[in-house]
Amino acid sequence: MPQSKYEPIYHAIKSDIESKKYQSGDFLPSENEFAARFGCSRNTVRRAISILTAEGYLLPQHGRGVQVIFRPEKELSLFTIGGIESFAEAASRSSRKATTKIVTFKEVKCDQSISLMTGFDVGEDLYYIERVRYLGKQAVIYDTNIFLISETKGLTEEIARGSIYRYLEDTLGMTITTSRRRVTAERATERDYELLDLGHFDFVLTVVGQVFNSRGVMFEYTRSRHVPDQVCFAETAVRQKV
Amino acid sequence: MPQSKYEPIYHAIKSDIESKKYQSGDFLPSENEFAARFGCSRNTVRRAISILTAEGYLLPQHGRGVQVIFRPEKELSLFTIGGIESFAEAASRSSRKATTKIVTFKEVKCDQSISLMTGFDVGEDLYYIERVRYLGKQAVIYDTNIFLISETKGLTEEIARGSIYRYLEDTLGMTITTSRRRVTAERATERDYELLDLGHFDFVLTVVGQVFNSRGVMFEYTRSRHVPDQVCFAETAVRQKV
DNA sequence: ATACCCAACTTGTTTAAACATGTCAACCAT
DNA sequence: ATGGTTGACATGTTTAAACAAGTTGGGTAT
Repeated sequence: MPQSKYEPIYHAIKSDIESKKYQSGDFLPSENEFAARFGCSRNTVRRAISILTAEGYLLPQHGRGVQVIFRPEKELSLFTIGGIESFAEAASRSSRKATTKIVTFKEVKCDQSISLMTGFDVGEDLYYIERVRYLGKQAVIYDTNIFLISETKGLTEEIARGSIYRYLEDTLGMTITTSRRRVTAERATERDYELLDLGHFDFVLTVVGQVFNSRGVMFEYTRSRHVPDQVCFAETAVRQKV
Repeated sequence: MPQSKYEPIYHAIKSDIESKKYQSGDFLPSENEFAARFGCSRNTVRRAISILTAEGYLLPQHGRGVQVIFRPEKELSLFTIGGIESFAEAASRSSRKATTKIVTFKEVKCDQSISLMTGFDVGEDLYYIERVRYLGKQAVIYDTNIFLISETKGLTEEIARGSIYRYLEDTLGMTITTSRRRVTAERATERDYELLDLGHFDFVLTVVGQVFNSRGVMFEYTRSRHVPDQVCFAETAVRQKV
């Protein structure tokens, strides 16, 4: 349901790149030509281009034109850093079936130690959820999600088995906007060995994150522990001019 | 040397956030008020705000205002995913002294296997550089950099001991614009044990990346292997509307 | 041939205006 | 008290225009 004008333009250019109509190394038609072709102003074209630039598809060059630098990934990486997507969304790009098992689902009150780790205030009511994610038969992710109950009322074990984000967005009408994450590697714990199919690995790739909704409330703290060879994070960085 | 008008506005707002003049949770003055205050148009203010939004400092809320959501990091993370910065730049945020040791510096011709790994064309002339990075006395990063000689002429071992990027940018006048990276964890190899101070770790956090210059040429392939507890990647993601 | 200049492109920055749309508090009628 | 309306104000989108500045190729004068 695009109500904006730049959005279909963004998708049109993006799909022309992905379908190799515009190949890596090529220069796009000029902004003015796009504007005439799409029946919009140059600014609207520039907006679409700027998103694709931030995503690593395009490289505008002052005075020369806008070059395509997108190359399809050879290996599939399950997750993309720089995007916010759920396990189900990410897994849908893989061929294996994604399932989720609930390990823990309880309500807790935020104490000193939880507060220090998560950033929630002491005394807040929280959902504490542990889940294991499977790709096919292999347990690949051990997730701990802590939600602010006041912002996520009505969350149940049943919902957590599917997509919590779909519930928050579709049923509660919440909008997820910003997420802050930290990635590092850690030695596997007893709990990791118990829950994950680590194979010969004795370490995990961990991601901790805080998620904000559109009202600026930090409503979720997440910790994910990943089997290393099944997961990889990809991202595109654009060097700041400022 | 700011020739743009939005750039000092961006810095002004950013420093007011970092100095806690505007605290997390606060709403900024409205865009119109900023425009009057800075003597610019609303669009120029919006541009500064949009950069700070992408960096995770701000959360604009339709109809309400622009909220500050920046919180200073408790722990220092050496690197920021989503930015492009050199080891020296990143290390300057730490208190320990950063040094670099050259392990290998040679010229090679790109063969089939290098091409497959890096994306360079077979037959290209390349610099092949291995370096170990120290924080204080500890070897924390084992870097392999492969550069396209045609784009980075005159690179020497001496330069590699310092900052290669400073040479490329200041001396060759190259502009680094886009970088694509993949992060994962891997078992430590013999080479890792030999070069890094891994302590009790038997795994490393690896980052491979391709770097593009302002002419759209992929001129560098990088592989970094990090001691896990010394490095962490932080990033802020903003959920796409499209 | 070579060096230079210039005209015709390109993208980058900024302004001004108009309108759409979301939020919120004050006010009013019940 | 309560509920709904409304108006002031916030951000979001789009256009048009003007100018700045980088790139390129062709023409000209040497």
